[in-house]
Amino acid sequence: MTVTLADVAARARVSPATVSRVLNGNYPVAASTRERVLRAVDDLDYVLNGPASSLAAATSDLVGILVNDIADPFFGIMAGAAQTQIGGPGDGSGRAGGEKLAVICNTGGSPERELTYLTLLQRQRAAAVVLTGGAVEDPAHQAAMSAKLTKLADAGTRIVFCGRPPLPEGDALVAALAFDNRGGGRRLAEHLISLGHRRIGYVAGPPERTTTRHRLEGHREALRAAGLDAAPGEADGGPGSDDQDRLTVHGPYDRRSGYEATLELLRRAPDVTAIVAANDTVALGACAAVRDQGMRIPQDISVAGFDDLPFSVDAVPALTTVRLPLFEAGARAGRLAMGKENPPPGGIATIAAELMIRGSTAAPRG
Amino acid sequence: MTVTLADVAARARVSPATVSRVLNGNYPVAASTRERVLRAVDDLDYVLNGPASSLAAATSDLVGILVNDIADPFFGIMAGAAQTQIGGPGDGSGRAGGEKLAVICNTGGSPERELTYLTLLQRQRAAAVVLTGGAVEDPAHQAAMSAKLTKLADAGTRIVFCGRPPLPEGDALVAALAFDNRGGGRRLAEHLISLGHRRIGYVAGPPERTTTRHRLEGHREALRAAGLDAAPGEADGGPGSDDQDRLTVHGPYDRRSGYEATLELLRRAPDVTAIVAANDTVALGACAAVRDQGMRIPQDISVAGFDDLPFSVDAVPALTTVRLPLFEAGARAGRLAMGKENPPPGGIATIAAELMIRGSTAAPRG
DNA sequence: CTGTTAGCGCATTCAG
DNA sequence: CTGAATGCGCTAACAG
Repeated sequence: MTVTLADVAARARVSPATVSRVLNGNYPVAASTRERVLRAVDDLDYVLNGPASSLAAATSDLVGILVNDIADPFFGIMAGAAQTQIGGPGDGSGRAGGEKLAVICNTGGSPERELTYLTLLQRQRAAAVVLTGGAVEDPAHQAAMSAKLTKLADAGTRIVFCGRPPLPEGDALVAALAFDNRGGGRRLAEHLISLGHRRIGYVAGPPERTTTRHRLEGHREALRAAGLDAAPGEADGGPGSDDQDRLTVHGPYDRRSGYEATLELLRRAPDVTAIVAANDTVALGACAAVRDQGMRIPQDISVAGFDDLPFSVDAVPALTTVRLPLFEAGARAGRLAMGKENPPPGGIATIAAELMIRGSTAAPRG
Repeated sequence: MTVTLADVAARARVSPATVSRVLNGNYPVAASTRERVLRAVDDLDYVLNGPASSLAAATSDLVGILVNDIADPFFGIMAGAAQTQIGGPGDGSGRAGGEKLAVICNTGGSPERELTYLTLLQRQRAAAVVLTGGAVEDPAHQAAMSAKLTKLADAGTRIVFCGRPPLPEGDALVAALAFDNRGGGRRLAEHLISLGHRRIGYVAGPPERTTTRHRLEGHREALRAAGLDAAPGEADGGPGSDDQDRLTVHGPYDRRSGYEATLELLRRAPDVTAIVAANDTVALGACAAVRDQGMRIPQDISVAGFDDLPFSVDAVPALTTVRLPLFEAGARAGRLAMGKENPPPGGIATIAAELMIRGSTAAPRG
């Protein structure tokens, strides 16, 4: 019923090995022979059996891209960019040739799913795995991840981090592209401080994620440097002082969280003059909440985001945010996964975050 | 080096066949034996060899989800929803068990890539394929798709369309979930007409896509019903009359296209009082263009979108649009792909599109 | 440059 | 309920 390599060989009057060689193209074959084989392939409408070939070769052409939330363009952009470097034609060849099958796996932010996908990919003997976005900092999970990744790497799977800091133990086996979340958070806070803001609310992401922590740390660094980390009246000023904690609300990275956290913030501290959101999506929710409270942006209150997603420039007023080169980073991760590009020195590269000052931030009223 | 089923068998003191049976769980095995095997699996940290098992069983646990543009939440939401029904744990089992590997493939809207991904998936003997979003209407491509899908179906791959109309030839082998784009487009135009708009610009998507055509057809249906399809002064009134063509600009489904097309529309017909965009992303660009021309929304000009993506409600003013139940549709497609749900009668279900009237549309000035 | 020979690791018959 | 034997379709040495 189903046509095999042997059938093609018979029709082309060559040995199966030869057919395999022209198909994989990694071995010299006479042009005329190749022609004949290719014709037979077309005539018979032959499609390679992936599992069989992976079994024999002990490696597959699958590349996995893990994302936390594919409905979020933050991940969509990176994943799409990575795929441009990995899968599909672009190699120019019309026929499906030496392409890898780049494949996106949506973990939904769940550590267990992340591990499960890794196992599934390991089962498939994936050629490479790209992990995008912040990691969960639970020690048990980190250990499990580290063990799993080591095993994958040992089996020949290339591992690339994109927008995620390297593992604490620093496996030498991965190439990591890390965003400068801390620096971005710091510069954004500095911008607000320089405008004259003194009471700044912060809508943070889930506490256990590296992205959340780094952005928040950068934010507080700037506050501390400006002497704004102590509550008015007290002077302890330790990092994470009570007042700063009161000005910070954690929640998921979504619009709704931004909305609710902002209401909460406004309730807790009606004197805030600016709100920094964990990312642009959250910032959108924050803007809605601010407006629903009858306040104007930026006259009554400034709002800022992080990531500079495409819609941020279209917000009204346009959102001040920190731009992350998501597409470029994703593409580079894809190239690293393909071995088209050498890993950065030390295995880790930090990707700059650029402050984008737009209409949603201004000097505080009064 | 790498541990195989035989190793597990040896350690559990059973035959390889028995190990295979407990792993696949589709055959009676004594509880005590199962215990022993499972322990051996854990002890040895055994991971099934996917290719080997797929080769032997002539089917794999891969499910492909094809999308046109994964950076667009329209697709991200559907794909993510489908994955919740297919991959990862949720089956409750902690260990990676009977899960399928749900995998998203980004075609970038290119017909060739679509075909290539299908071939790649065919190679892998995918268990199912979900195709999302509008199709390209080029006859040659449609024929190629039809042929390819038939072959996949013959090989036992389940085919599901999600947000895409069934193929013209109507292969009985696919289940299709089609959005009511035409009805949505019609109701949106009716809404504007009832507000009093007579000159309505339309920023359409790429002309060759079904989604574009259906939305536009619905739009024009409503115009025609209201007697608005003829140019002022002439009376031929045939469908697609010159005037309507002048009020329509095609472009890709992105923000920039919305921006530029709107400028063009405003130049061609300064008297338009409303602009309908092909989707919400395009509408955002349209809003920006309108504002950059110094006009207010909706006082000077109304703007509407399509899809009701999460950010649309946060636009200022909130965007009038047509809501598509993307998550629900994606989840249902996932279930169909898994065979968890029966296909709709006739193989095709039409999914309703709901008009969402918000602040970006109002009666025209004057 | 091309053919021959062996498995790759597992799911299945079929016996027991 | 369990074990032994067979082959899935292909690639990778190794010869020629």
